[in-house]
Amino acid sequence: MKLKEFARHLGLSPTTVSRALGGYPEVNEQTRKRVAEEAVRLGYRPNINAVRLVTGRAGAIGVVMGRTGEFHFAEFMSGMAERLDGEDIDILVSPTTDRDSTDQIPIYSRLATSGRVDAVVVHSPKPNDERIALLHDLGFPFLVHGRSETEVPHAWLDIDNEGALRRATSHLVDLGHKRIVMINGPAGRTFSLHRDKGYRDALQERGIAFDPRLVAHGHFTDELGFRLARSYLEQSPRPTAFVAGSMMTALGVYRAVRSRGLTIGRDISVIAHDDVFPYLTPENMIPSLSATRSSMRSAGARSADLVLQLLGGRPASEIHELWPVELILRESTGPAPTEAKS
Amino acid sequence: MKLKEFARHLGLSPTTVSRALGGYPEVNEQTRKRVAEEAVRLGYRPNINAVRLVTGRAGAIGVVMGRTGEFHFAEFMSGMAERLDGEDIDILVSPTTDRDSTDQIPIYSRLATSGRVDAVVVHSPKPNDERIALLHDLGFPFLVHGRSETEVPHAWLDIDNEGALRRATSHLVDLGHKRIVMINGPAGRTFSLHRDKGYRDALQERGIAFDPRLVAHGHFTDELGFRLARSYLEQSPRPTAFVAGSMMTALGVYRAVRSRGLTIGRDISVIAHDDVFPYLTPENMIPSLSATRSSMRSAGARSADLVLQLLGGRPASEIHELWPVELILRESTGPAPTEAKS
DNA sequence: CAACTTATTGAAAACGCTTTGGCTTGATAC
DNA sequence: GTATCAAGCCAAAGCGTTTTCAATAAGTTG
Repeated sequence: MKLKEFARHLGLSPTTVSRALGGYPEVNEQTRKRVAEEAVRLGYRPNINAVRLVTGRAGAIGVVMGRTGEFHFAEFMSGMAERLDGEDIDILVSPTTDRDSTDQIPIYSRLATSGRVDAVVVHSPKPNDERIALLHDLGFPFLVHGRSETEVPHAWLDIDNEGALRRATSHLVDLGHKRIVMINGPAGRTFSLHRDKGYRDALQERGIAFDPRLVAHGHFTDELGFRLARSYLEQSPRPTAFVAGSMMTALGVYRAVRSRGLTIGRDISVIAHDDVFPYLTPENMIPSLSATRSSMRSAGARSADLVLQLLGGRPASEIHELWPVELILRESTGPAPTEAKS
Repeated sequence: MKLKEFARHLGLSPTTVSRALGGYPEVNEQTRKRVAEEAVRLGYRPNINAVRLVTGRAGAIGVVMGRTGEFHFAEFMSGMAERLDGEDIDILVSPTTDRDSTDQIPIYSRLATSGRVDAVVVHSPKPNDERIALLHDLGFPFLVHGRSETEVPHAWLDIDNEGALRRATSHLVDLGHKRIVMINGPAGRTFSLHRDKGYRDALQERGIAFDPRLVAHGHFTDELGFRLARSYLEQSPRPTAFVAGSMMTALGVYRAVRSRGLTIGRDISVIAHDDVFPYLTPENMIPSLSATRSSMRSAGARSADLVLQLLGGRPASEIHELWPVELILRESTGPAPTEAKS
């Protein structure tokens, strides 16, 4: 059923029908009501592609999905989807094989100029991120999940990674730990740098010398957690605590500790960052895992919200949101063991 | 830059330019080449929404994403994205809060009639799935990831869940196990039923009585794996082997076994199904996990491929693809322990 | 009662492309 | 030399909306 047909059915012009449905003020309230009711009854819905053409709006938000098929990603998107439910705005997923943000430039460029989306979300930015520069230059609306340190103005939503790591590390230091390993995210990302900073500041505040060898970077896989933890545990003197960048990393760390015959929460303390996955929860680990927590899903939902505001005309320079991170203590953290034979 | 302008630039009519770019045969090869080159040079690209309107094609494939933010999902989609790279076809994600396929009907219905997508992918079908019936009735192209037992013809791509479980179970039986717990997926899904069947058939073949109490159903979370395994391990006589539906479930089972002071691969054997995640690999577990394996990412890639074929006119009734599943033995499986005191 | 508003509706012009149905031109066939 | 055909190109008609600009009817003002 097309507009013309539907309008004839109602004894009205396409103009009036369109306006009635679009919520324009110059339509008689009774007429509007009748149109709305009949639309439901007859199942009329405007052809989305005609609307897109004439309005120039795509009705979609783009996200670029790395090949890594990140598990974080699904949660974030799920949150976006939740918020966008009923908004008549879609989520468009663009693939990329490239991990490095520089190599992703063509994809963002294509996406921004394709007319398929009205805005994009940029993930895991670097302090000086080319994608942000690009999108800004193109004048294309975008929201950064995370932050960048660039001069280029950009709307962002981030969690307080620095604060999270400061608190986690401080807590460990307070428990008497001195050799605290941090297994951070990929080097070069702003969030990794923030975590680095939080970690270092906490040590410094408590008068503990920073040892660069105790910090490692890499992707959030259980394998990396395992390998790194395993090798750290072979050192002498060995570390007494680990801060893990993600739940997956923590899984690896747990295994490594156990495989060395050590006990978590007694010999070795562990704190991880938990993005809150429905299928893998720190409470259920054994021993339960102390964690800094911030819901990836909520971030996704709020991001969608902010993008909507951005599209509604709110200036990007006004959209800066920093979320606090909870530290939830469970069984995996305990007082540092008294100096052992290693 | 619009077509008209671009055409004027070339000294050609819009018609010819459109045809040249569209690869139609009635264009001089030299002309086509010139058009293609200039298009790149001047950066001309047809307005996607105008194309959509006039062709009636959306250039996108829809997927419905459950609130569960399934980790499988990201892998599958990532695979799709990989295949769709360069095809000028997008992936559209639609949200849903509803887990049950019946409740998802309105979402699929809206998606199919929205004009936003040319086809949809249906996940985890039930033997008699309403979504399949709906899409068929609407005459809307769709591919089922999994299978249904309905009369309604449908294109599908599935893995041999039955065979996988038959082999896994048979192997355990051959090792002397008699009380084998299966932690299956959600009840009612075809793949769960197939797994059930494979499990039961294997037992029957080997002359072991099927005990319904040894089979549990539920979502693929590590918590469920843990809870169920934990409670099974309290029974007497206790089971000597577990077949876990997913890697997450297996994590839970591992923990449960360990928390009871038992050793995996000796006291308790475990086989899980591995969808091949880049961040969580069975080889790295301790002990390494025996698993039936089938790449979710490859399934996604192939699914995208099949959808393209479907859109290209290949009849749905012709598209049935059943993938074999490997069984990879590692350290988590061993001979059944001789009857213990429990 | 004439002159203005105001409320409500329509006609028609975009939006930027694809595609149908011609129209040339030069070559081939008879 | 005329008839036929193929190759290559173009004009113009949509595709289904939204939105500008105008028109009409009804109410208000002086």
